[in-house]
Amino acid sequence: MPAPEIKFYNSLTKSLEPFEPIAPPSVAMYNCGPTVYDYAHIGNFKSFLFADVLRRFLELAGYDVRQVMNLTDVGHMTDDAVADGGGQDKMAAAGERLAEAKKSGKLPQGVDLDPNDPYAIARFYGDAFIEDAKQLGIKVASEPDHLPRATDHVDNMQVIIKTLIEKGHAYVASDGAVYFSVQSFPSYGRLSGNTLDELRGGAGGRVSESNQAVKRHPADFLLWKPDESHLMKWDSPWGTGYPGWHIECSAMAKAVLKQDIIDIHTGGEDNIFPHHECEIAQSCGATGEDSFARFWMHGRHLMVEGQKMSKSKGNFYTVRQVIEGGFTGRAVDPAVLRLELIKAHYRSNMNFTAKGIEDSASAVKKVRVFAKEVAYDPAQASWHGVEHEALTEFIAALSDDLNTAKALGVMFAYLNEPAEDVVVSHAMLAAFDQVFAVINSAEAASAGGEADMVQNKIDAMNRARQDKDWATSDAVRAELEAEGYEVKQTKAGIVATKKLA
RNA sequence: GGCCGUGUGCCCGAGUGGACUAAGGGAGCGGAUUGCAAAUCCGCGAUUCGUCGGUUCGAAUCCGACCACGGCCUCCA
Repeated sequence: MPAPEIKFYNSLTKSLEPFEPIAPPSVAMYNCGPTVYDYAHIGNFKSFLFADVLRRFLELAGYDVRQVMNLTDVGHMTDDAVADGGGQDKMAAAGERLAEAKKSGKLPQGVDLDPNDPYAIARFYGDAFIEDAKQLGIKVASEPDHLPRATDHVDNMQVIIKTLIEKGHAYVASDGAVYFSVQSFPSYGRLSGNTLDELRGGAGGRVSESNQAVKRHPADFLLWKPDESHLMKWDSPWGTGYPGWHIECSAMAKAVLKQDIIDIHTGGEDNIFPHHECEIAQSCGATGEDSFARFWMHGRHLMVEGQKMSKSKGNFYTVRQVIEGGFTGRAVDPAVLRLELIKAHYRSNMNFTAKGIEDSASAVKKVRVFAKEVAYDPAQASWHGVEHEALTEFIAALSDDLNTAKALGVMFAYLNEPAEDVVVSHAMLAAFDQVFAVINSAEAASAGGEADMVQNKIDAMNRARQDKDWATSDAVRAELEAEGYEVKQTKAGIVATKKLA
């Protein structure tokens, strides 16, 4: 397929740049993934879905994408007032929550885990994340080799730390901890637009005096912390302890993608500083290269009903809560949630609303109705080799810094045209769904008891209708609708389908 | 305070100097259809793009000021 010029907004240069991989058609992409000491929420998934859409689009454009998304299973600290190793380990906090849940019988069915075992906790939430991600159609969730866990790469982190010390980019301070020296890396601050002077000013009051005292510069950040008492600890040349929270991504990107410079690195906007700034310093400091990722792409944060998401406001939703109806009061098809989280441009502050969910449900339905009309079979269809003006426009829209909203418009405009050659329609749907992934092959089967309930009500309606007892028929129909079903009369009889949202 | 960014119909959201008589979706309204509905199909809807100026033959699109809103600045996707 003749790929148009692809342009992405690069956070590093704050400008739109033509995208050229280092070794086409291969693209090496690293996405900052979830921390696995709690369920990931819809804001997290906005970021992960952004990465998934990016990967899917690049594949549509003919690239061979190697995508890596890490699972952070080392517990970081809860207390930001002492950023370099204070407060409570988040994994330990998760253990306490789980122990509480276990005691009160609130653990999910069939789950029995030891709240004192951090690895079991990480496994539990890691599995939950993968399950959620698969439901939302995130491709990498089905590629276990591309979901590295930080605890499996502690040795790789130590290799980098050792190199950084040798090259003068890191030092062991008087408290025994290893810090990265930001002054040894002149371009520190380039990504975030910070300068060392500003960071020095901003450090006052937020970082504990005792920690600051041992560092050469207030912005120096932790690479290794010797701490025998820590919940998760590993032996190292600098004492038994744990790694700093930026080093894992530098280590895993290099280890799994097997190259020093990668093509794309993504994350949420909050990752820009300090996380990604520190990653660049570590990776480039160790490799000697002048870049770590050629493109840095960051998604904006998600708002919920016009407000910033936060636990204190109580507007903090996990994927499973939304799907099970905890947000709208009615079960939501995962494809609807997916579309809702990708329909706006990734660099806009999208507002997550109940109204938006309803809109997306109608949109998903529209696509599925069209697919059904042309007897689309995802297992048979392929976009490869198809040529159509709408496909060209579709790719052009996404080539423009991943403009999903415009691409969605192109898709619906095509769907409004009368379907010409069915083979072409199938190929077009395959192309659209390669990116949006909302069609799904199988319709979700209702649970056993529910299917019986539905059939009973349909039978009751039919009996009433035979007697022209419209009042009874309407009453039963209202019951079905109250259960979240859409009831329609067709030539073949009454059909009840579960609403998408 | 520093640095980013946003403001388009009832809602979401494209459009970044002339095919804009402003895409597409949702909601609404009118019609077809229906026992009534639902679903589906057809049709309608911004003389206007936060405000005020400026540049230009021409601006939602460029520039300036102002207003409003959001984000980041060592917990956070």
